Amino acid sequence: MKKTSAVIGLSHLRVTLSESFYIGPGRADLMELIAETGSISEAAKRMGMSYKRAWGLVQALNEGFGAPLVEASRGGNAQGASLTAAGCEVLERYRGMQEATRKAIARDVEALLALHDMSQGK
Amino acid sequence: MKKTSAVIGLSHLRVTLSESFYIGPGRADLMELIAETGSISEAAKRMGMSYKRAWGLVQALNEGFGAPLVEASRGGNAQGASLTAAGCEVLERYRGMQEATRKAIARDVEALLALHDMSQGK
DNA sequence: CCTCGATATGTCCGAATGGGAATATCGATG
DNA sequence: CATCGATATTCCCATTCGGACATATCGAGG
Repeated sequence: MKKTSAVIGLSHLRVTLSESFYIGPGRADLMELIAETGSISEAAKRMGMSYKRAWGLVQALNEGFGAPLVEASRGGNAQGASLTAAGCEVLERYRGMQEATRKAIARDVEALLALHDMSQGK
Repeated sequence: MKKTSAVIGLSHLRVTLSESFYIGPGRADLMELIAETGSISEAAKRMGMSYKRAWGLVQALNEGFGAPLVEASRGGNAQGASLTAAGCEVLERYRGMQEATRKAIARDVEALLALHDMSQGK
C-alpha cells in the first residue's frame, strides 16, 4: 500500500498548462526542497525518494515546460541546483492555488466529513 | 504512455476524508457513469477500463468510505448498479468542489499560461 | 593533476498495476 | 428448472515504475 498523505481535505491539486506540462503536489514539494537545499540529491533524500527519480522529475519539469524551471550545475563549488525565476513563479503560483482551493472547498469538505461520520454512525 | 486529460487548467482534484477514503476525478467519473448507465460493466466500457478495474474501484469506494456509495445487485431483471443517497451526495459535492476550484484558481492559471507562453517566446 | 562533491546516466531487478480471459454466482422470468 | 445478463472472483502475464547500485562527468581548489 502506497503511503497517502494524511492530510484531511485537499490532498492533490494538479494543474495542466499544456499537453506536456503539469504541476502537482509532488513536483511542487520537490521544487521547494531544491530551493531550500540547493541540491537535487539532498532534496531527494528529504522526500524519501531516489536521486534518479528526483532527477527524472526535474527533467520532466524542464522539458515539459519548455524552459528551465530548475537549473543545475556540476563541478567546482558552484555545483548544486536552484530554481530559475520562472521556477520560483510556478512554485509560488502553485502554493497560492493550493490555498485558494482549500478555502474554496472548505464548506464542501466539512459537509462530506459530516456525511462520512454520520454514515458510520459516529 | 498513459493518456492524460487534455483539459488545460485544473486537471486533478483529490479530496481525502480519512486514511482510507478519498475522492478524485477517476472515481467521480466512474460513479457518474454508473448512475447514468445503471451498470458497472457498461460504465467501465465507456471509461475504457476493464470491468475488473472498475469493480476494484467500487470496492475501494464502498469499503474506504465505510458505507456503500455504489449498490450492485445481480440476478434477475433488477441486476445492475446504482448510487446510494450518500453516493449521490459525494458525487455532487465533488462536482461542486471541482467548479469552485476552477473559479478559485482561474487567475493563477491565466498567469501561468502567460508565463509559459512567454518562456517559449510565443 | 588529484581530490571532492554533486550532477548525469545506464543496468538490473523486484513490486505493483492492470488487462484479458475464464469461471462462478445470483435471481427474476418464462 | 433452463436461460440470460450482469455482478463477483480468480489466474496468468505484459508493462511500468522505481529503487539500488555502479559509473561517468564536470570543474573549482588544494
